[in-house]
Amino acid sequence: MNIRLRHDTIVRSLRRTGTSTVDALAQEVGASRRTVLRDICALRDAGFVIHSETGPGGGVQLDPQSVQTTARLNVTEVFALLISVATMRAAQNLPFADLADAGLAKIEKALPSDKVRDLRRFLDCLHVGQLSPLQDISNIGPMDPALLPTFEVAFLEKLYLRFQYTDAKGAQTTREVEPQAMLILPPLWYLVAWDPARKDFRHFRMGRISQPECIPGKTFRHRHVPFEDDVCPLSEMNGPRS
Amino acid sequence: MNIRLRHDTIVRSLRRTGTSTVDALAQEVGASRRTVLRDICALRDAGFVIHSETGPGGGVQLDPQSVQTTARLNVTEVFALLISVATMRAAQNLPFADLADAGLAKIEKALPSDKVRDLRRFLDCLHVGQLSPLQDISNIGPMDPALLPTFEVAFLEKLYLRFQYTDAKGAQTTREVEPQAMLILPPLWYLVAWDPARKDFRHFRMGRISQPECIPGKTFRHRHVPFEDDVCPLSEMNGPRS
DNA sequence: CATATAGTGACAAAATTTGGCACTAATATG
DNA sequence: CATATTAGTGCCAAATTTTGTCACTATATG
Repeated sequence: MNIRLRHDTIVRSLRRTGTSTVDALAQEVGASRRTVLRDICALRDAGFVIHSETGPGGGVQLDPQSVQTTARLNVTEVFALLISVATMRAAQNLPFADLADAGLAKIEKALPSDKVRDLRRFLDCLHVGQLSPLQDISNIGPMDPALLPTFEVAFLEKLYLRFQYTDAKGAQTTREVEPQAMLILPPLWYLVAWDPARKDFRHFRMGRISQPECIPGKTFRHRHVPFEDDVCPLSEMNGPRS
Repeated sequence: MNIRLRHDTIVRSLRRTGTSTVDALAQEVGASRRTVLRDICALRDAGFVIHSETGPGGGVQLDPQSVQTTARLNVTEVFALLISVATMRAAQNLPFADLADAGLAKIEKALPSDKVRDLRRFLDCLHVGQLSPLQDISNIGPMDPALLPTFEVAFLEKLYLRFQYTDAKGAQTTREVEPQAMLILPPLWYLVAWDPARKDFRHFRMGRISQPECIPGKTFRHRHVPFEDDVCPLSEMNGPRS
């Protein structure tokens, strides 16, 4: 059963009053005692911790820390949160990384089940290299956030990605690739993708990608990306080679 | 109406097929055409963008970017995400701060309505000072994340907070205060609170707080915290004074 | 023991959702 | 233009789910 409006009212009332009897709750909510008991049951099933005590002076009590909230996020927003937290975690600069992780795990759980594995793998593939001091990251110019949704759809839906790429020599080509990972080596971002035309993994510098678009209907199966020297030495990634 | 299991099936099917007719969807989902149309209506109401075209070769098509996911987060997790993003935003080190903000705005919207204002105000009060390079933040030792849930409940529920405080001279006192804000001046964290016993705002260094606990039932009304010199000059915050 | 409280099971009443049907509107095709 | 195909709407009865009522058990307090 879903958590509905009345459940929310019950939770709010319990948060306010601390302890309350079921009868009082029923009266406040405008439902029967039986229904409130059923709702409490549903809330417990949903993970809310509700203590209860029988006898005079007893009642039900909500553990405030167990209160959950439902948020409706679109994939882009989930993605942004993921990147925020992943970057933070990689940089190990907050003691809250674990907590944030727990929150993200729940977001993942709420995603269509067949997407979770991909998302998790994507996160695993989101390598954050040695961070420069924050000041350097702030002018991250080369990565245009407006392009993000396209990449994100491609990753989550496993769709081929087509884009214009200008290589280090200025030559422009059209690519159709299987996006595999994003590599963040601040302040530069890279797309790691399998290029079927060249039968090889390639690293594309984000700032050199333009007009990215998903190819509708053309999906691929994820591969594991080996970050090994024979693909492209990471040490060269910040250099002129892309 | 809530987004239920069947809606999810429809969304997944649409994401996979790209375009589909209502009849095909109905067959796949195992419901009548009428019901599927009703579901599509509900999804649109919920913000999903579903294009449709009449006539032969027509059908319905889901805009993948509009796909939303419901996440159930407890307050601690929301809090952790908030802090992550707030810190990131303050440091302006990611181009995604706005996106993440949008996601958090939705999370806030899903919170019990009477808590949103407080939460927003809390975020406003979450001052992040001049950030040191990340390396310095990583040894943030003085702030014990295990204490976070207590603070967070106190903030969200507007409960008095009782704790042991060891001041700079080593003297230990028990405090009962109204938590007003958290101030982050990496690598140090401060609790800004109104101390009714002293009728004044005080700044408590997080690392000097021990055994914090909410005082159940004892709530306060939020005040605006003036970060002005007459309370405690920010310039002195990193010094011995607390 | 009497009272107050949480919690359960069963069943009918009430409310909501679903399916079927007839219909309109739009668009492509011959 | 006629026809077929598709989205979408309004209505109503059938199907399903939720709710309320009642009788009940269990536990704690005085």
